[in-house]
Amino acid sequence: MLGFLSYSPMSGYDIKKMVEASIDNFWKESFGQIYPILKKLDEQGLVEKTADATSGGRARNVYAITDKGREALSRWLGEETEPPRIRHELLLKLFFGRRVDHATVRRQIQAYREHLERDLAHYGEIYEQLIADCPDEPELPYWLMTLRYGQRERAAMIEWCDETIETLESLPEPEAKATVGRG
Amino acid sequence: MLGFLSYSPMSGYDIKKMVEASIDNFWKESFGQIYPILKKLDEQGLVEKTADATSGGRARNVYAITDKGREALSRWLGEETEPPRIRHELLLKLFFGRRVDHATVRRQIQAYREHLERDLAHYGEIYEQLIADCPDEPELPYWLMTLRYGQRERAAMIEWCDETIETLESLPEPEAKATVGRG
DNA sequence: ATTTGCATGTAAAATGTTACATGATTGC
DNA sequence: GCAATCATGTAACATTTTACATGCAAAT
Repeated sequence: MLGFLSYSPMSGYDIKKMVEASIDNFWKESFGQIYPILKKLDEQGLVEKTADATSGGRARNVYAITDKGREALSRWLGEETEPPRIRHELLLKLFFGRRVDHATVRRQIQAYREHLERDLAHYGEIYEQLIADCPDEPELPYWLMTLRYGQRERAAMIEWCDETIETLESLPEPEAKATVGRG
Repeated sequence: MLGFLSYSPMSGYDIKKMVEASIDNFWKESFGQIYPILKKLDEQGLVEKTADATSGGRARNVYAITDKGREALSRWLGEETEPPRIRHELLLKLFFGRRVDHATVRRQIQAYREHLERDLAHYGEIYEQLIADCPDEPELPYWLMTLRYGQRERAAMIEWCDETIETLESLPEPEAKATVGRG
């Protein structure tokens, strides 16, 4: 939140849009989190709330980062970062894949692969557009580095999908006993 | 849970150990979840609880999967899988990386890279050991496929780290204004 | 003696998502 | 008039983690 406010003052609604437009790739925030956090940051003096009635629609509250907030932000940027803990349902299903036939497992991998492919196409578009739209933006290289992460990750995972489908095909079909009676 | 019980009947404690020994790579479960879930599965008739006092230590409850449970398991294995939603704190920090100096950002990437390297070494050991220890296990190929995922992912991310550090070094150092006074 | 490993469970806290309530303005 | 967009906030719910309470037995 402080990060986005360090670009320019904005409302909770604006932040939500920014999140969706920029870091959706690896981070999501819902209104259910944004508004309470904004309130807390205000209480801690890290941001300053200003009522803004000018624009269309309903009254909006615009938040600006304070010096104290800027300090907190750069402090956080230097703090140790824990690697993300993921829970990968597809891998869980693959792990127990011998309980069902190859077609079922294959379908799962294929669906995942298609999703990755869509991501990759999407990131490619964003990449080109960013470079075209704001070539002089000093933040741009940082944005692109996070995008490259998504691209490399998806590309590697597509390769894995292909390898996995191949491996699967070289394997004998498990005897049908999992769904029928005693294992 | 049903997946592990489909290998053989075991206790909640056993399941925890199995999770840590096999799918720790991409899935974690705490006792705080395991025991309540086991209770619920029992109520739904998907597992059968048996008191087992034989072994050393405290009394243990052993759970066995039922036919109904086996059905539920293979049904789940065929269900549509949603891609994992990650929240990658490192990327968030990198995205706002221009707020601090290169050394700080670089330190973050480097730390992540070291973590990835450790993972990769670890997975390599497990890979060799699995092949050595249970070469005739029919489940083995499935286990290895999930391991390969972790290996490919980490390898790709290490490449990204190197690329990112290089990119970072080609960038001009941001002027020190983030920490001092007005942005 | 004391640590370690086996073993089960609950409670509290933190985190996150979804749904709901409200309401003004703009464009069709 | 009606839908979409802008806009804020709360409440309910689901999920997950961490801490706590308990306690036996074997090894050090």
